[in-house]
Amino acid sequence: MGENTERRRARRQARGLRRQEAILDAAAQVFVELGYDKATTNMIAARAAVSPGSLYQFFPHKEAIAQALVARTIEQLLIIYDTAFSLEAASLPLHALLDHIIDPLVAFNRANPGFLALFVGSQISPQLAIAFQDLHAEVLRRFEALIAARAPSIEPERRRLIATVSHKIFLALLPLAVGQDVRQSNTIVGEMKAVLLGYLEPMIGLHGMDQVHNFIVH
Amino acid sequence: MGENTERRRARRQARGLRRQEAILDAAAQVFVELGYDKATTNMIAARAAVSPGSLYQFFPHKEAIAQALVARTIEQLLIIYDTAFSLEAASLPLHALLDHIIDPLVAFNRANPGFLALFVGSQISPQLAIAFQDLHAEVLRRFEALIAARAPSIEPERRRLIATVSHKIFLALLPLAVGQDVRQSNTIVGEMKAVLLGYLEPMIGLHGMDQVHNFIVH
Amino acid sequence: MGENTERRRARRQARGLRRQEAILDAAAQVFVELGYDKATTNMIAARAAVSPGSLYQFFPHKEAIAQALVARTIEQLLIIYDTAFSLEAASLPLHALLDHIIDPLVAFNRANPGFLALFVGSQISPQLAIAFQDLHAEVLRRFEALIAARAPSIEPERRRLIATVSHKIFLALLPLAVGQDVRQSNTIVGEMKAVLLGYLEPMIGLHGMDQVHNFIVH
Amino acid sequence: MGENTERRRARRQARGLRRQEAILDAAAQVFVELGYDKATTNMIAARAAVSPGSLYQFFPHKEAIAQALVARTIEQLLIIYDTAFSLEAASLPLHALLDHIIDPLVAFNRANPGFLALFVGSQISPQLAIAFQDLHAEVLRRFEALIAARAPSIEPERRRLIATVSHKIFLALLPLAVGQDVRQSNTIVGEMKAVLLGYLEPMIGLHGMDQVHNFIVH
DNA sequence: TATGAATGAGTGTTCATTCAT
DNA sequence: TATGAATGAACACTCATTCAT
Repeated sequence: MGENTERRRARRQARGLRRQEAILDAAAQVFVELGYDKATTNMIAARAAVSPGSLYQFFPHKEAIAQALVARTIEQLLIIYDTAFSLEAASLPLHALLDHIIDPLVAFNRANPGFLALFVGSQISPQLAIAFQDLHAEVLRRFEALIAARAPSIEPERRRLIATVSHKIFLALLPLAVGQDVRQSNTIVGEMKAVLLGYLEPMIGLHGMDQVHNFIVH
Repeated sequence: MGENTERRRARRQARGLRRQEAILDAAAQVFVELGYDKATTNMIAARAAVSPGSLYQFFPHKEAIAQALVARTIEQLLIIYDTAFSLEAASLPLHALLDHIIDPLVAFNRANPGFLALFVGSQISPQLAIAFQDLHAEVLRRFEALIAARAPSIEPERRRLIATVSHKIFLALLPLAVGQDVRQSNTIVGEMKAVLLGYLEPMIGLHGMDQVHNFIVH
Repeated sequence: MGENTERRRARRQARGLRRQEAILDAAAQVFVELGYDKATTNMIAARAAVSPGSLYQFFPHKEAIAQALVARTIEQLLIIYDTAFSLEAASLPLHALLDHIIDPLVAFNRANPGFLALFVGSQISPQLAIAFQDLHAEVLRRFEALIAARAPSIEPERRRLIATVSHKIFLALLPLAVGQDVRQSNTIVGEMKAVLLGYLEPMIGLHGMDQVHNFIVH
Repeated sequence: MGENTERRRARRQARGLRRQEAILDAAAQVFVELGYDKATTNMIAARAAVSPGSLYQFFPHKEAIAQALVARTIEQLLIIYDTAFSLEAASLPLHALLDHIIDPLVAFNRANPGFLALFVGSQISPQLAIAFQDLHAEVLRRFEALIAARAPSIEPERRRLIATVSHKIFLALLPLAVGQDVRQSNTIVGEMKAVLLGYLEPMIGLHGMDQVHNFIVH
């Protein structure tokens, strides 16, 4: 019987998670369509085929939905980062390295347009701004490690600068690279790589002489 | 008597304009602090030391305030554009040209932080989105003409691409270049120029052999 | 389970209707006391012991409340009309016919003072004015048919005139006939009948010779 | 010099009166067009070619405008009443008497549509309701005296009833009698007289035998 | 005295959040 | 635990009224 109870609870939890996911999916849609402010919680609930009351069983406020949405997406992003900035990749020629990093990230954002929408309208709240900063920091940490591995002579502060600028450039062109017109989007991705290649080549281009050093992100 | 009346009206109009400007300044502040949606019209009025009723004597609705704010700023920006992309500038060495374009724009945005805030959160309304698109188009038009003058062999479509990408990069780094820490901001500006130099040099670098062609924006 | 849900929904709907009625009752009171314009939606909500939000769950705007109030009353009125102007009544002696028509209408208006108030101050909106015109037209249609049945020789245009004038007289004396002082009210009703008898007797009095003709309102 | 000052004051007062009249005329127009509540004081001021501030020099509130408008019109009406209910008229045959009373009143209301509009929307305020009651009382007093003169045997209470009912009937048909379509309006006036003739003939018809008694309204 | 810009209390309405069922 | 009707604080906006000029 105790086993039965447990199984029941497990099933309940599973259903709870499914509902939570449904709400986040709905929220992503509505945020993309209307923006955070014009999206109403009742609208999100309706889109998720859930009552407003239920929505508030999972999320204490509207903003918590956005936060959870960001958190969920960040989690997935971090996995992609780990592959993109892996040790094996660090020693690739720069153009191949850029492919290795950029392509999966673009693909991910094509699949998750909601994230970008939230990212853009990040006026939403300090909380959310912090989440984005954290994500940014996570990218920077990995990127800096990559730079350190390929060009150990660059000072930490400059490393941070290069990483920041590269990331901002990536983010700036990302919306265009995620647009409807696939051909144009691909062109933009090409351009993005060209820009970064031009910017990074002199600094971490590995002109035949350097070795890639220990590349570990703690 | 008529003269007296006229003078009085002139003074009144002057005061009206001053109030309008005060409201726009207040709105800029509040929009920056809270974002468009969370800013309330009464809050803007209070910040401008004006009653809500007065605010509505100048602007028919909340959105009109944002629109006027954008319009005011765009007007000033266009003047800067005209100098930045002038005929004289077109034949400058690329690094000097970039200084010539970027420095005044950065200075302007340092002086008008509200504009950038509105620009970023432009989920506001179709109306405003169009205004920003128009501004963007205006930049592109000038930039494309510049490219055409320096490298006539580049095809129009590619010209547009280069201009778009350059502009996006500029916009992406602008917020960092406008930040509080002046030293860091200047570093960013330097980096911005480096990126664009690296990107544009191969295409419109004027490697000693080209002549700058007629550079007229219609 | 589905049955349970259904029953619950039924109960909910019932409560919803009760609330809607309560709001209309409250609105009737407030409209009578202050007139449409000075009545505030929050006031109506408070009087109905309901939150402003709830009020707007049932009615999309203030005017819709007045419209619903009118519609509700018109519906009831039309039922009374149907009895008052029935085929059986058409052949009654004129004085009995007037009793048959006037008495229930007066009784109804005594029970629904709000309607008269709305009717009087119908500056409210084109929408509502149309509703009242429609009601008026409905009365006229029935009245004209009655006249046609009792005096077929009267021309349609004149029929309409007689019906209109009779109705206006009825409406003019109705407020007095609905007043607090019952004795005086009854006196007024008597006078109302006397006036209409004096006006109509020569035209549709059935002076012994006429037959009542087919009296069908399409 | 004192004479000069006086003359100046006189001229000023004259101009003040002219402005006041202009405001009332404008108010009458606006009230007719929009009804009391939707009419704004600024609108009335503008229509009268006067500043809002000036308007408030003459009238302490919006309602005072309506009151003054009513008062002005009542004053004019009373003059008409005095002729209509004069001693000479009292002995006229009833149909001629009705012509004598009704025709100038209809003419007046055709010339002053604003008055009727206010009369209809007399939800406005207790103050205004009292003014209308007073006017009504004034009519009644005269009408009762007329009845007393023509039929002294009728008891005072019944006199009042007859007068009241007659007046209400008159008021009920008046809006139709003042309508745009002149032909139809005249038809209504004819019908109005017919109704009142039918109602009053049996009571104050002067069937050849009665003398008109002293008919003095104090 | 005349002006009309300025005022600010008050309105209709929305929507994040709660809670009886 | 799920529901969705109910809540009420808060917003954009209006307009009768005031007052500096």
